[in-house]
Amino acid sequence: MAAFANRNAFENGAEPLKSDMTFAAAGPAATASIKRLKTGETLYMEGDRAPYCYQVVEGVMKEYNTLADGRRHVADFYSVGDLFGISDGGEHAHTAQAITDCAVLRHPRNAYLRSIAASPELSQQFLDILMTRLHRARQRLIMLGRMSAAQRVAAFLLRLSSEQQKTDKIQFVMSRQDIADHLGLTIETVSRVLTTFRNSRVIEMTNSRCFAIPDIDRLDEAAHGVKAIH
Amino acid sequence: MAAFANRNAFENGAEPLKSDMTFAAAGPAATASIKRLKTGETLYMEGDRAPYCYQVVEGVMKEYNTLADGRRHVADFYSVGDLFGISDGGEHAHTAQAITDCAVLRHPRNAYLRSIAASPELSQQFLDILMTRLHRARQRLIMLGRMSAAQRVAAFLLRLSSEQQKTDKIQFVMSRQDIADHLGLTIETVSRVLTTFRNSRVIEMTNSRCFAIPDIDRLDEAAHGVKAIH
DNA sequence: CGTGCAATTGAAAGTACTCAAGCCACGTGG
DNA sequence: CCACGTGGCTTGAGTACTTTCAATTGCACG
Repeated sequence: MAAFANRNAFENGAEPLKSDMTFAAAGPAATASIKRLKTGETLYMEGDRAPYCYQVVEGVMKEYNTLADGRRHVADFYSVGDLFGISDGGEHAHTAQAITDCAVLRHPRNAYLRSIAASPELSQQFLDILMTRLHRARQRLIMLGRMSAAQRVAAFLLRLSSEQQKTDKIQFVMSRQDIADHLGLTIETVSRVLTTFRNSRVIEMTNSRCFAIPDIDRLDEAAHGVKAIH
Repeated sequence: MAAFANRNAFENGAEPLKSDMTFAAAGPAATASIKRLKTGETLYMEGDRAPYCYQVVEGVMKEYNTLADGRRHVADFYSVGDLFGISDGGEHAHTAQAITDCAVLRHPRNAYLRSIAASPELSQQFLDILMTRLHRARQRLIMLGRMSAAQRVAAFLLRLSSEQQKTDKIQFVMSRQDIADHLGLTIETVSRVLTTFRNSRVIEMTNSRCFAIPDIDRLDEAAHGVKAIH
């Protein structure tokens, strides 16, 4: 989540996220172990007992839910430094899967939380992370509840852009299906919006997994709904 | 939030919420003061400095955002025992308004958070509250991203039912506009769905602010998308 | 140079929205 | 006591946007 924080696509858009990385350094790493995952590999499933929580060291992870009718909802993407699996109580609320080859730090859950609670400073940092994440979830509620397909995709492109801290040669690390499931859309709609953006030169695409933003302000406007793109 | 917790409209639906009330008793109440609000009165506005955080003692509050185009998004409703305004950093992320006549406990923010951080036990409880709230926000993301209008309204009715812990004579404390803005719909759509439910006897309505659930399982099915209501 | 998966495109259908009118309860004032 | 106005809710008709279903294209890999 850290890397997605620099630019915010909402007018309510708030402070830049503090990278969870900071927390990593301060956190109790002694009891943690490294686990490596291949692309597509599942770390845990929704409903699994949750003895550990995790932190991305390398690669990109996603957390998702599978609905009764088989559709999926991608709760979030996590890149280097981000904590995940923390807000789950006794069992995991999502399924976690590697989008790329990954390495994750595995913290024994109870010991980890206890050691955080024991230190006022760590507690404060951890609270900040949770509050920020709650804030971000609520931003996303506005997005899913009120924004058009074009606005959602535009906001997502901006997030990717800030994640990779550039406006050219930005990679889609995740599939169209992942994007659609994250934005509450279908792959077809995502594809059509991207085509529209491409035709109106709001973005340039070298291939289906790589794009550039020639004029970030126009994309910003598209995300904010200031001006629709045709 | 406490009172909404008994029944969960999602299959991912997780554990019942612990009432924030528990926390109230344990919390540092010495420095807190009571503030009373009339129906419709605003406690604070989005962007205001946030020197306090609050807890509902009486009545129902709502928090909402106003979007650039004037539409609103109701982040959540809070009833007796619920904490709110906590996840905001230096300034409030939402506007808080009284839906009914209210009384709220006002905690000086920094002192409050410090005293929480100082006690491992309080820290743990506070973390639980935040995690639960994050979890709920993510449930709502699924709702807004993937559920139909009928499913959203059904889930909301179930929430009201569990809040008031009964299936007959349940009150809508909030307006249709508030409901619509909470569910990412329009008042017309909310109204139409209620009419459909009424016609198919999934609910009974004595007047526009009062309803009953004769068969809660049918409403459950409607919320889960097992069977559509016509 | 096929094979297979991912992404794109097209056409048709459906759902929720917009705009507009009507209804109803309630409070005010003649 | 009743006419009137107001605000909240409901209903209707038409529209716009997204989805669904069905091909088709593009690209990586054997």
